[in-house]
Amino acid sequence: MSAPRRGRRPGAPDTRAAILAAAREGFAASGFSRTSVRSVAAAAGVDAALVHHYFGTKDDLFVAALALRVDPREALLPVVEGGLDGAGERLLRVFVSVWDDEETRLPLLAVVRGIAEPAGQRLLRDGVMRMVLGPVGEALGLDDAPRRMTLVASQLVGLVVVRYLLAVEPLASMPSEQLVATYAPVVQGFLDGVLPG
Amino acid sequence: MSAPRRGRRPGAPDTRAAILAAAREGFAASGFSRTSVRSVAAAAGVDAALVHHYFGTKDDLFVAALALRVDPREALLPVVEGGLDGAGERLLRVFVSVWDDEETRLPLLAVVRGIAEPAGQRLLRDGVMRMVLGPVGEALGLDDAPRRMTLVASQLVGLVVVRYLLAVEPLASMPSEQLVATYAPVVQGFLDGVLPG
DNA sequence: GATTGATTTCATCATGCGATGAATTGTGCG
DNA sequence: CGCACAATTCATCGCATGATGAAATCAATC
Repeated sequence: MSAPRRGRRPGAPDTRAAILAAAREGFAASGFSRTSVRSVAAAAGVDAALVHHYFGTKDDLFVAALALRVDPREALLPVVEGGLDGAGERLLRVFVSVWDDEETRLPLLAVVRGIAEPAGQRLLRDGVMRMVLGPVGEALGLDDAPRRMTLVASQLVGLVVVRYLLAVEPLASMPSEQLVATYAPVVQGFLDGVLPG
Repeated sequence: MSAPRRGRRPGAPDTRAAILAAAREGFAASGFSRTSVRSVAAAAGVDAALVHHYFGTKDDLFVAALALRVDPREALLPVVEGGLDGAGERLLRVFVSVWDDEETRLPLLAVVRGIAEPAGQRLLRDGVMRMVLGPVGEALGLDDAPRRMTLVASQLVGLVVVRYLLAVEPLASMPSEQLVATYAPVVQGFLDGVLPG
């Protein structure tokens, strides 16, 4: 019951990292607007002002919490390098491996949780869709690339929402191998199948 | 510039309906938590207290705004009655027709926008998934119905998010016929195709 | 024409939010 | 030791929110 005194703490606790971790969990669990600076501070066992002291505004904290050390373009390189054959399966493999790693899942969840907020929508539409999936479609040399990649995106978005965000069973607990095997044909069909119209 | 005086207004304006319409648009456009009672009141050209007077708490207003006159179970009857053959296409047809009608789209969008909020997640998982899609799978007599219906759900969720929520082109403007033709085979495959594992 | 009740706004409360600036306590360096 | 600086909390501001109760205005009934 040591009442938290004022001033600097004894020892060398990495409070900054603690705040960052708490922010990551909060944003991943509740999204941006429903995660308050105060709640992050509480989870880190710290006063709210300290969060601002380290990270500035709440937006700054958010982008700090988002920082992944995985460049999506780089991670997707093997997908496009292998050519169109089997691209669906390779894409899904990369996708699932990233999402099943907690380290990367938390920031991604935070982004996806912003799906209902204006800024989050822009991030998803312009950032993820246009700057990540778009180039993949171009690099694969697809005809009607925008349409095909949007279809692929809809498939992946559905997977993310149902498996990782809503956690609906049995999809949430399905082993990744089975997941890849289930979705790969569909994605491949969107990539090189015949499109109606 | 008639400063809104106090007291009852002249004429017989259906203010209650105006509030309800404003609420529907607000909730559909911004979701529950980001739509304030005050903003609804402003959109209806009315004081915030009046909203409470007519509808009680904000939660009450939300459920009032959600009331659809379409019972999902009923709308899905033709899907299950036709048997497994072509069920994917029929399901998609019902789905798209409901979502392309503005009357029904607004409430549905409001629900989907709650995808990031705890209460909304429960509604989607337990309400939509379990009470709507679940029975369809059972009625179709699917083997491994939970798995198949969850896969179908992931496909439909992805479609909803990309087309109606994020409005990513060219999916957002794709004619419904083309949409059905594109997705029907995939849904049908989830329903009666061979599942790995 | 007076009364009653429905409709509408005003004033206000309590709460939680993001943010800032001052004050306090510890660490490390000379 | 003493001094500068970093780390930390406290007190507070301004704002928006959901909600309530009283007052004012209009319509309808007797």
